[in-house]
Amino acid sequence: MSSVRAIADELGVSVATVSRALNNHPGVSEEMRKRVLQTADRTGYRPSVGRKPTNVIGLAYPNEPVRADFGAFEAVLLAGVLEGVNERKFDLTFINVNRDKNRSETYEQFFNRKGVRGVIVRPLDNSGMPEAIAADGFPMVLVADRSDDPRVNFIDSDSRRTSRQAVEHLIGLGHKRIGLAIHRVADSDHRDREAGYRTALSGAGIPLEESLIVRAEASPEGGAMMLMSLLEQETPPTAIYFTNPLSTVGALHKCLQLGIRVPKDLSIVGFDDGDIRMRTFPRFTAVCQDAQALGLEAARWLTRSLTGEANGTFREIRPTTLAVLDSTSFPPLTPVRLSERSRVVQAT
Amino acid sequence: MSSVRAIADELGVSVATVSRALNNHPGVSEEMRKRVLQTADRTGYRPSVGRKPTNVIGLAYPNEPVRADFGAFEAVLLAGVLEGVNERKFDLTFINVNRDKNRSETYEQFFNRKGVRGVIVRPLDNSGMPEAIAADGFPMVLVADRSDDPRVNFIDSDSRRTSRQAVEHLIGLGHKRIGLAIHRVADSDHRDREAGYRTALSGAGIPLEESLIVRAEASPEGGAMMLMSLLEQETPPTAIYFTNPLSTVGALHKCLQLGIRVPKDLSIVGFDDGDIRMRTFPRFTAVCQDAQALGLEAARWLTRSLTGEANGTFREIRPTTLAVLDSTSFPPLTPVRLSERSRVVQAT
DNA sequence: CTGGACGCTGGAACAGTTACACTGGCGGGA
DNA sequence: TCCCGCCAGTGTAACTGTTCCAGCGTCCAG
Repeated sequence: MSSVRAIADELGVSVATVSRALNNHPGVSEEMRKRVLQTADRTGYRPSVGRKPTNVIGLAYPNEPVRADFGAFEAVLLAGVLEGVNERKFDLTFINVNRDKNRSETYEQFFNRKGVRGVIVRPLDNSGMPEAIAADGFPMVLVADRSDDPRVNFIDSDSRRTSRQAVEHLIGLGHKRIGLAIHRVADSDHRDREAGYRTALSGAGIPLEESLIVRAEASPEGGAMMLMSLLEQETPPTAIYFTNPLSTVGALHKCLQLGIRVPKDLSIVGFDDGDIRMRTFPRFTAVCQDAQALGLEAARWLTRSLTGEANGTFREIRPTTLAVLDSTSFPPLTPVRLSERSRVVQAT
Repeated sequence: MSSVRAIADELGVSVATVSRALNNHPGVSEEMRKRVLQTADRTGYRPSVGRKPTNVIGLAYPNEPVRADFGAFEAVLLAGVLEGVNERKFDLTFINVNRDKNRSETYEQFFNRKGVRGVIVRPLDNSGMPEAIAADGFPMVLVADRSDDPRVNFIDSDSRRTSRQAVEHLIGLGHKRIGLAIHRVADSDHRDREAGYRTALSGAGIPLEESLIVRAEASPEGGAMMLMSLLEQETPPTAIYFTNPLSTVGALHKCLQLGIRVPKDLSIVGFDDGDIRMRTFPRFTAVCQDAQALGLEAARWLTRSLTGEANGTFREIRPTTLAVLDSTSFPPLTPVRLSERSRVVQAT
C-alpha cells in the first residue's frame, strides 16, 4: 500500500505537493497534479488518516440536489439500505456526486476523500456513472437498475415476467381491450413492464393497438390524465395496467370521483413498491416490487464484501410478485366511456 | 485548542494512552480513562485529524435499528433536511446512537469520533438525549419536538391552535358530538392536538365526553379500529378528528368499505404531513404540518450556525394550517351507527 | 521460588495536512 | 536597462491522531 511519502519519493517531490495535488488544493501546477494522480492511481494509493478504519458507506446520488420529491419508493429503498448497513454496524452517508466531485479526480479518489469505503449507487439517469465507478475499482453496488458492464455489481427487480402474468390475468378474466399507462421516460423498469404487456397480448393472439398505450408523468395527476385519455377513446379499454404506484393511486381516485366502479365498470392493475395497494379503495391488484428487500440486499452484500465475508461479483435480479386484490374482475357488458366533458356515458 | 499531546503532557502520560482512552479502546485502566476524559473535557479537546475540516452533519436517531417503518413523515422530513444541508454544501450521515455510543464517552466525544460537526436530533422517545447533547455543548438542533431546556435548539410545529380551529370548523357546521381519534402514546404532538380539541369544545360550551376520545396505534388499521369503536357507541359522533395521517387514511378506507358516505353521513378531519389528503377519496380536510419545512429550517440553521452566519439559540414553533377540503360538511339528520357485526344501521 | 500470563503504559513510527519559507520568473516603474 | 515587488509553485518542518511492539509490574500456578 502506497502513501503520500512513497508517491513523493518516487516523483522526487515533497509530501506537501502530493497532498495538495490529491486534494485538489490550489497552488499546484496542472502538470504536477496530473503526474501525482497518475502515480497514485498506478500504485493503488488509498488514504488512511491515522490508520483509523472508518466503516461508512455512501449512498451516491448523481443528481443535484437530492430529489425533493422524495417519493415512496425512495423512502422504502432507504429503509432497506439502513437496515442492511446496520447489520454489520456500518454507517450511511449521502453523497451528492454532481455537487462535490471534481472533474479531475477519479471516483476512487473522490469517494476516498469523502471517507467512505463503498457506495450504493442510485442512478436517476443514464449517466454512465455506475460503470465509471466500477472501472475505477471502487467497491460499489448499483441498486434498482442494471448494467451490461461485467464489473458492475447490481441488484434489480425484473417486472417483465410478472407484468406478463398481470396482463394474462386480465385476459383470463375475459378482457380483450387492455390499456397500458406508462411513465413518460423509458427507463429499464418501464421497458420491462411494457415488454411484459406486449408479450402477454401476442401470446394470447390479441392484436396490439398502439392507441391503447399512453404515457405521462409518474404522478397521481399523470395517472388521472392517462385514465381519461384512454376512456375518452372511441372504443375504450375494459382494463388498464398502470405501471407505477403513484399513477395507479391517481387513477383510482379519479374513478371514485367520476363514479366509475372498480372493478365492476373497469378493471385496474397497478404497481406497488410497498403497501400502497392496501390503502386505496378498492385495494388494487398489483405487480409488487419489494423495494425494501432491494436496498437491504444491496447493503448486505456491499458490507459483507467489505468485511471479507463475500467476494466475487454480485448480479441479482429479483422477481416481482403478482398480488390479486379487489380491483380486477370480469369485463363489463358495456364498457365505460367518457365524453369530452369528462362525464360518464355508456359506450355504444 | 488542546491536543492529545497537550493532554498527555499535562497528565504525565504518553499520547498512546490518551488516544486509547479517548477512543474507548481496551487496555487502559478505568482510572486512567477517567482522568484523561476529565482533562479532555476541561481543556475543550476536539480531535482534528490532520487538521482537515469535515463538513458533515449527523442525523441522530436514538433507537436501534433505524425505524423499519419509515413512514411518510420521516421521508418528507428527511427530504427537507437533505435540501437544507445541501445549501451550504454539507453532507448528511445517519448516526445510530444506541448502537454505537459508548457508555463512558460524552456526546461531544462520540460525535467527534463519528466525524460530524453538528447533529440534527430526531428523538422517538423521552430519552433526555437532546438535553444531554446540548449540555455537552455540541452543536445540535432538535427537530419535530421541543424542550424546556434553554440550551436546546429546536424547531417544532404547534398543532394546538389549528386543532382547535379544526374542531371549531366542525362545530360551525353544526356538529355537536365530535370524536377524537388519537395516537396511543401521548407525545408532545398528540398532546397538542388533544388540547386543541378540548379547548374548542369548552369554548363552544359543549360538554366533554371521555367516551368520544379513543386511542390506538398510528396506523391505517388503528384508524379503522378507532372509527368502528366510535360508530358502535350508543349515540355515535357525527364528526371525528383523526390526529394522524395514517389513521385518517385507514378510517376513510373503512368508510368506503362500509358504504359510509363522507362527508354526507360522517365528517372527518384528518392530519397531514405532506399531501396525502389530496390522494384519498374524498380528499380530506386536514390540519397540515409542513414536515419538509421543519427539516429544511433545522438543517439551514444548523449549517449556518456552523459557518458563522447564525448564532444564538434557535427555538422556533411553526404554525400548522387548516386545509378545508371535501371530507367535512353538515351533520346528517340521522347519524350513522354500526352494529356489533359492523353493518351500517341507522341510529335511533 | 520461579516462570509465564496478563494488564497497563510508553516509545517510536506511521498516517496526512498545512503554516511558513524559499525560489525563480515575470512585469512595471525609475 | 535595472531593480523591485509580486506571484505561482514547491519544500521544510511542525502539527494532527493512531497503532505496533516492547517493557514493566503483578499475580498465580507449578
